[in-house]
Amino acid sequence: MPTPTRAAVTAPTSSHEETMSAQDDAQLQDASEAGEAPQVENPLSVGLTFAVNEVPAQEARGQRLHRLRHSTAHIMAEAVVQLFPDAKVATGPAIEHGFYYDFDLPRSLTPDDLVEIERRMRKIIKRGWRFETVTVPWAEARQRFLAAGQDYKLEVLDRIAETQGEAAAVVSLYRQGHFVDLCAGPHIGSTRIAKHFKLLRTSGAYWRGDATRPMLQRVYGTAWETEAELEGYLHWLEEAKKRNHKKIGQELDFFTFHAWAPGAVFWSPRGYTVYQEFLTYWRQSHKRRGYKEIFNPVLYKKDLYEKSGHYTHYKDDMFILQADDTEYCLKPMNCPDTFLHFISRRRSFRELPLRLSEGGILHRNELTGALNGLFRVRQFTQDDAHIFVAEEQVQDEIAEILDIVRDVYALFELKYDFTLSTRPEKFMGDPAVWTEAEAGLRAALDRCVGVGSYRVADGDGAFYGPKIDIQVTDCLGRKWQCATIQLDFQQPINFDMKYTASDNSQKRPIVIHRAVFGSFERFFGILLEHTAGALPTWLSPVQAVVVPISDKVLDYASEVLRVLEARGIRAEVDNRNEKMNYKIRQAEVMKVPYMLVVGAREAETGVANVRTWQQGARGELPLAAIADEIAQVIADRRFDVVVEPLMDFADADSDAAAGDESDEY
RNA sequence: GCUGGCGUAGCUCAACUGGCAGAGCAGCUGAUUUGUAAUCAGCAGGUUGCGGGUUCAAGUCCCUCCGCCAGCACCA
Repeated sequence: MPTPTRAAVTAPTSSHEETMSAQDDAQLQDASEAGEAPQVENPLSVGLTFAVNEVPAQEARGQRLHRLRHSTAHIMAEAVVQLFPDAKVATGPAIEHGFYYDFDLPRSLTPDDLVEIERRMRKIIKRGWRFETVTVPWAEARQRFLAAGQDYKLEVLDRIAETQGEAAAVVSLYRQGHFVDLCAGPHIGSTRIAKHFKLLRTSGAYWRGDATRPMLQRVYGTAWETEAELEGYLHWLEEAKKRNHKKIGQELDFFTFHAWAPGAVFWSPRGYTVYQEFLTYWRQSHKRRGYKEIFNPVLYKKDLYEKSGHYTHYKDDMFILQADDTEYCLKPMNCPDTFLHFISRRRSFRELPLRLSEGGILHRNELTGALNGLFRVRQFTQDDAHIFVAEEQVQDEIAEILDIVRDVYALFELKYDFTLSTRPEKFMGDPAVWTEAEAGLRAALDRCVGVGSYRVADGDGAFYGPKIDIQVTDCLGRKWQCATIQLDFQQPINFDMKYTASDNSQKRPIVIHRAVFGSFERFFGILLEHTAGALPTWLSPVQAVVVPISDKVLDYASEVLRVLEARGIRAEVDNRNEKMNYKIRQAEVMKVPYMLVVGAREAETGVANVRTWQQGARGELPLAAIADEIAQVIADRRFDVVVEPLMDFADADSDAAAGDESDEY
């Protein structure tokens, strides 16, 4: 342990502590009471004169949180180095809701280690070490980290030299306590500010995010300006855990998995009912908009995928099997076979835009570690469609698709935003064609969404074309990739697609690939987490349950059931030999939207006592009125559940976290 | 695929450092005939993920494989 030149200092008064923020921090740095650097120096900083780290008095919350979290990462690194003097430190940025730091350690960390690291962090924080900084020539920094055996920092230094050129002549070091790090900042003034934190988990993480590089140990933590915020965030984590769709899926008997079909869903009757409701809605809404549905094979000779490029660009993700000395592929996407349909006969300009949808069963050989409930499966169905258009129809057609996106997401009251993904490293075709396609999507986005109101993700496009991705945000503030719109100039060439134009010339169509739900599986998973399993009535597997108070009224209960079923309502009678309270509890637990309690009184007057999942007991209503109401809610596909936003901690840090992490080390 | 953890009844979980696998819920049978979130009693339920090893003795320790979970990487 380092010996400080001066005893560490009295903490600020306790009443002040809870609300201490970066503003206080800025004032604190001037106070002589802040802990100074220890006498026994880290070899990295021998002979250097550090200056007090300047913290602006006023700063946006996002910036302050970023500063705090990045500093907490440094404090954690100090604690880890205390425990493992031979540790090599990698990088430790602030991220959304927290921070992490990557280490190369002699052994794996255990949960007990986390407790010990946290304990040491609290000691460091209590000491109130100042964060200090110094600028040194690049070459000197390299010497120092070389001598210290900090290989990863050497790589970071090399990267700085590569990417920043002249600007890399000098680099900055930061120090707190005994820990010295190559770092661009920013940091807080004193470790004392960083008290509202918690370490969350450890995991492996590839150095530089590169699967070919060594795997380091990453420790994740969260840090906030107040204890209340920290608790709010931890509560949010608990809520997210409770809403896990795998848990809800089991509790509500929607689906199961089996080890013998990893990554494939076994739909239970209740879950499959919901699944089919999605499909029915999808079919109805698309038929209205001029889509035609096709249904193609699932197994193809590899020739198809050689033509489409999947065999070259997507082979690792495909299930390939051998039969009759021939390679067959389970289809991973609907596009190639839809193209076979398109070229199955001559096409006229009069057919365009030709909107062909297919809810085919897709198989993708996802890596075992990627599988995750309904979110990531190996067999799934996309609400897919491919639209063949003439060049001049592209803009209008994309506008039309964006309109569908709006419709569908409005149905579930989901918020969403857009990302334009451009040409990836592994791409097919002529870069000039790509540029044209990207410009087309950009123009459509500018027109329909607004200039500058969408994100651009360079290099995230599909191998055959750029795309617009739509992310939905659930009530826990998490974002999910669902809808996608891809513009494809390449496959029409691969498949030599043509149509006869009005002047009798042969023209090449452009293909738009699009999905709105994305995959039904994933969308269902998202909806389950968003609603915690309380689905809107139109999707509920059982929309109403009749609760007879005793078996003396079973006949009347059957009569009520008939009335409901006559209106197409999915209803059941709970005729088990149980008390009413038990049946109501069961219905509540299973999140049945409507419960109709019937006893002797109701039987006499031809009514039912209505209770809904959302509103509780509502009192007696005539059967016809109840049936009318339920039937109407279903027909409207009304989103008759209340989903409160659950992010009850002030989360102003997302933007800061989305910043360039590569600048932090 | 990589790192770490986990795998006991349909579900949720027990079983101290190796020493007779147990409970609640669900299920079945019976009693009870109920007024807005769990009626009572009884019964039944297991080659402890698969395979191997160590040991007098393995749910427990070791190894292979499978699956799941949290991340990483990949992605709808």
